[in-house]
Amino acid sequence: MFETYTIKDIAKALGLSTSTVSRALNGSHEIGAETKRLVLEYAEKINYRPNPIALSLKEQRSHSIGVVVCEVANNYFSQAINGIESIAYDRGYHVIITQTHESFDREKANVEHLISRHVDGLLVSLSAETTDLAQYKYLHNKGFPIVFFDRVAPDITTHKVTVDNYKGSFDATEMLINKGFKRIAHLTNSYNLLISQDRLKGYQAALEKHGLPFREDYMKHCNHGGMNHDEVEVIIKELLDLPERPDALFVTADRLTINCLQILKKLGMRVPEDIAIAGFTNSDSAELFDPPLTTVRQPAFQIGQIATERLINLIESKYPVTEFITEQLDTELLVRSSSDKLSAK
Amino acid sequence: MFETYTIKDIAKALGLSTSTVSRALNGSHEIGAETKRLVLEYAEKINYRPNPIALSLKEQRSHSIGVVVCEVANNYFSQAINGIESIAYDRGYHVIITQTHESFDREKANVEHLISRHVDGLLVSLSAETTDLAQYKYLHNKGFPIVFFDRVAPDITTHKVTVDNYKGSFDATEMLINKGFKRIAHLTNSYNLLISQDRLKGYQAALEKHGLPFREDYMKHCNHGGMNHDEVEVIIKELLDLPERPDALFVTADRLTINCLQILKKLGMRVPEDIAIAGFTNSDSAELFDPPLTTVRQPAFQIGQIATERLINLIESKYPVTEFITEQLDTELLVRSSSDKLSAK
DNA sequence: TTGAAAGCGCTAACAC
DNA sequence: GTGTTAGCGCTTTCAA
Repeated sequence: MFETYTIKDIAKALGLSTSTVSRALNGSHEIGAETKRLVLEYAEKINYRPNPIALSLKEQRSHSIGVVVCEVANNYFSQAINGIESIAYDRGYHVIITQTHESFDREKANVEHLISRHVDGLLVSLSAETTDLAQYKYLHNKGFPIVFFDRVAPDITTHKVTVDNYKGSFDATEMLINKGFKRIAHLTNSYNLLISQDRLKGYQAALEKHGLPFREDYMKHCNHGGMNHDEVEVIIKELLDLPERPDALFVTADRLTINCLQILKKLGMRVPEDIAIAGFTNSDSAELFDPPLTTVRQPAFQIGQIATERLINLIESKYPVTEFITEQLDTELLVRSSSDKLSAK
Repeated sequence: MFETYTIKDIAKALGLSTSTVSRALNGSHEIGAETKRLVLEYAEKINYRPNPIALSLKEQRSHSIGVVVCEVANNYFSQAINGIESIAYDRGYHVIITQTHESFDREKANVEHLISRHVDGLLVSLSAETTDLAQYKYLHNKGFPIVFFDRVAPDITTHKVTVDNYKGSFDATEMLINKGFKRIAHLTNSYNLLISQDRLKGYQAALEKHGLPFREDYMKHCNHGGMNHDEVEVIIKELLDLPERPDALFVTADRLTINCLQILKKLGMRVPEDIAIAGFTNSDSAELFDPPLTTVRQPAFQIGQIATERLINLIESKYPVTEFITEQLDTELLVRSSSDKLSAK
């Protein structure tokens, strides 16, 4: 299994030329049936495996795809990577994962690194800091295959896979309103991210539909996506210190949601008595929380799969692709008691 | 950034030979200072990046390491992968992640795949099903670099990085005993895994030290590591149906711990009133659970880092390595109220 | 139907 | 100090 036989070895053993062996192995038709059988048999016997590096050099392709995410240790992204890996594996691609830790500089370096490693395409979810899309535009204009997922780039026309963030956010907000909450604060990721903007819009639309005012002071961004715990704590305190304290909190980022709960707990706030909570998260244990957490859940695995399918199709396309799809999957709203309206105060 | 210049391009542009360019680029001393400057300047200008594939072919190394884990979407492993990635990135290696989903067949296929892809080394955490270590032995005997982490292979002498599972388990069990629990059941992963055996031993030793009997019927294995939810449910029910129902449950696997809680909740069991719980998990939200969960936490990130350091050292070693280290880091016992002894029944 | 040879990008042994 | 060349493993013309 580990010996590294080459076609040269086969050729020598069988008294053939390397090109004949190559042809036999690749099922070419310009070869004698008997020779072919001989070669295939022998190759099978010694368990010959073509050297993928040599192939890559020849084909000018690496059979690997680069992935750019903020963090692997994140419910959403680890599930998405699972999906990415499942498709990539089936289609014969390596997956090279890089993490930005929400830093634009790190993201830029990662992309450069992946490109210099000659990945065949890129699967990108932008960092919270990223506003400069120059490198992606540059690559995309050169025809380099890129697919964005989750945190997609606003003005680059390529395949994109997300959920319907507007709707997911609208539905959750409306649910809170229907429960009787009137002062719903909104805590979201960096405004740079399109998903944050969409989630904000969904939130606003729900308020408007139900005749509730949109209040600037109820609207908070965390520019580091919850990587910076202190930043979140300051924000939460600001919200709690408002003269008209919010009666519910709608959080639209995975890590942020968990952070919020930790901070509220630390501050001794009761959920949902003092403040109700609903949040985006893909945590598998949200139902185990105290109280069970109302969540908007994304089909992360499936998103990873679809994005990877699209990317590989792009890579393997014989012709330049000009038609790009933006796909929006549905979120799932799981209503639990963290968003109950309790009269007690 | 994306143009793919070669040393040939540089050579042509500067009227030099490719070898001269190569020498200049590689800081060889047998080269004129002026020529070197010229080459470096030009290379910088066009943003030359050596083709790693060509290098790999030449060096017979791929600068990539293969990772075998059961699942990415797992608190422990996603954190470990974070650590792996951080070191690999710094030292110029790709990380290729594969998942076994706790299946031996899948594990075998993954290893074969990685080997055929010519990874330079392997970072392995065995699947719950694995008992046959033939392929690893084979590779290891050939001098192929392998480092095991977490679920290490019993009789292969190479670097291994784990926690002190015996101690982690002993301490947690002793804590339960000190709290006043007398009938402590033990739920662990497949017996195939050395970590399961070590954790079992720690549990047994703590019982013995405190004069409590070890009862076979309090000892349960989940052979699929919690991948199979129904398997866990059956086992939990068996425990709860025992004439002398356990008063505490000590679970020693990440996914299993979460599963248990879900099942107990579903069955309407109160924790810790009906049954107390302590478990191995690296979940970041254990303190948010209802009740807050007592956990044994592993330094997963650090384990990933150390294992990767070791592996790369092995790969880059000039001489065959014969001295191997088995490193055991400390676990952290976080006592929370899921393991409180409440007199109420 | 098969073989010889070039070439993918790079390094290094060997000339000069 | 610099150029020439072979070779890493493979595919693919071009000849035979």
